[in-house]
Amino acid sequence: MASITIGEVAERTGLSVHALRFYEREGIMANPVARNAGGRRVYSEDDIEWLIVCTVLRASGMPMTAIRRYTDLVRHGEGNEKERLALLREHEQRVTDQMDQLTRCLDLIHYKIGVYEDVLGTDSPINGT
Amino acid sequence: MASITIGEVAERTGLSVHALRFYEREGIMANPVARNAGGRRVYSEDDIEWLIVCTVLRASGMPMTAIRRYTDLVRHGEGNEKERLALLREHEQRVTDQMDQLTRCLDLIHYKIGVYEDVLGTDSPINGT
DNA sequence: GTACGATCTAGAGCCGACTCTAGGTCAAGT
DNA sequence: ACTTGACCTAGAGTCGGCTCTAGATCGTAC
Repeated sequence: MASITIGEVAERTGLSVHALRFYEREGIMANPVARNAGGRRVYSEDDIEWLIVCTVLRASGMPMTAIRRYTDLVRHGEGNEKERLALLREHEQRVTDQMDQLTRCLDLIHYKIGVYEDVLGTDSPINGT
Repeated sequence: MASITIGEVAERTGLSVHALRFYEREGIMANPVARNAGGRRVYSEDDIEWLIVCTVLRASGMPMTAIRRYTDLVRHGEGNEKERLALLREHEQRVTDQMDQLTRCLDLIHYKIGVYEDVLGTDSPINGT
């Protein structure tokens, strides 16, 4: 199990080196990142897995503050499963709300695409919007 | 057709009065907003419809710059349908990409919710993450 | 005619989430 | 020994998208 550097983690997670240091400062690592003798970060596979979870949550619009609260709960250990569940359900709601909005937007786009395709196809422009 | 004030538009679109003035400054009104004798904005029903389209696009993550480009095309009149179509297709891609990510996130959330429900249901905590 | 709330403009401020800089230290190759 | 590049910390800067402020004007109700 070779020591994993921050650069490798950046490659594997798609996060920038800067973002990784930022995330650590912000307290969203479930376990403190180890250091080698020279003071450099040494990541574990678990750290990477956690970071991947975080990237999925972030990409779905979970705010840093919520991720930090969740991280705090995980770091604090067993016994707070109810709170974790509540945070997850809260985000589930955010995600489904977003999906609804995206669906509404896709409907609009498809409608408008249809209009423009007709216009272009028939060479008879009708509608200005 | 009573003159519609900015406050009424705010109520009807869900945008703030500040945001409405900001949008206008940023050039994302398809038609210039009219003014009354005292210099106050007078919106039309068309303006409101356009703003509603904009809110749908914004809510689905279309950047202001893209909305502005689209607005410019619409304002410029017929003959640029191909470009409008291209912008819409570009955003369609953004939207479907987002949906994929949201779906991935929902899978993760549902998995984790399942884990925590089991933990809480059986009173036998197993997994710390 | 006066009070008061809605509106006006121009411009500053804010927030989230990074991103970058400065000024160093560490480690691997030659 | 020296070069080079990845890494370190602390803190400043950036960007998008609003949001708020100041100071003035408008317009309706009394």
